Order: sequence, then C-alpha cells, then structure tokens
Amino acid sequence: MSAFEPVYAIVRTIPPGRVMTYGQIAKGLERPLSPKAVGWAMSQCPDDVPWHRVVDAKGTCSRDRADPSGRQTQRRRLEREGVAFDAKGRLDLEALRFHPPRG
DNA sequence: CCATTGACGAAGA
DNA sequence: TTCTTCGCCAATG
Repeated sequence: MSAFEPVYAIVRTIPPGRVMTYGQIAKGLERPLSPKAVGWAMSQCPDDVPWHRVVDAKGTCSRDRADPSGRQTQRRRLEREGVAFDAKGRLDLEALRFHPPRG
C-alpha cells in the first residue's frame, strides 16, 4: 500500500462538481507535504481516487507533459460534473474550491 | 550520497 | 498576464 493514503483519503472526500488544489491538500494533511510531493502521490494514486477533482493553484488542469490526452480527460470529467471552464481553460476556484472538515 | 525529474506554488520581472 | 526562478518532498538512476 502507499504511504500517501492520507492524501488519497482527502481527495476521496471531494464531492462531484468541487475541486481542491495540490497545495491545499498538501497543507491540509495532518503531516503536511510539499505540493510537489502531493503531485507525485497523485501520479500513482489508486483507481478509486477522483484524481480529476484536483487542479493546480491557477484552476487549470494538469498533466500535459506525460499524457497530453489526460488533460482533456480531466476537463471532460469535471465538465460532466457541472464544472464550467473559461476561454483560458480555467475554472472558478473561489466558487468551486472544496474545504474539507478537519476532524 | 548526488543529480534529475515530477499531475506544484509563490514571488519577481 | 506570461515567463522565469527558487523552494518544496519523494522517487529514480
């Protein structure tokens, strides 16, 4: 099993149509990591994690280097949940950012 | 152990 | 607003 389960646990709490950023997750952890570490964790997340609900701090989709198609997949999945993107391919973080309970 | 890479973030120009 | 630079933690060679 992965040592990043706390990261996956948080991502799994994000409801459909909502998003979180890598940095937000990183700081929200009981034992905080760097946003890069969270990105690495997500790169090998299990299949039951809604990875598409995690975007960068600018509200844009990620992964355009490893798998160019993945970026489209993420956007498609989010749009399917009702998330709207602007002309620059960004979403409204202030409105869509999910704030998980800390307990 | 050192250097490079990776689904990032904030600050400076 | 876009691009560059540095910092960050973990994995890989």
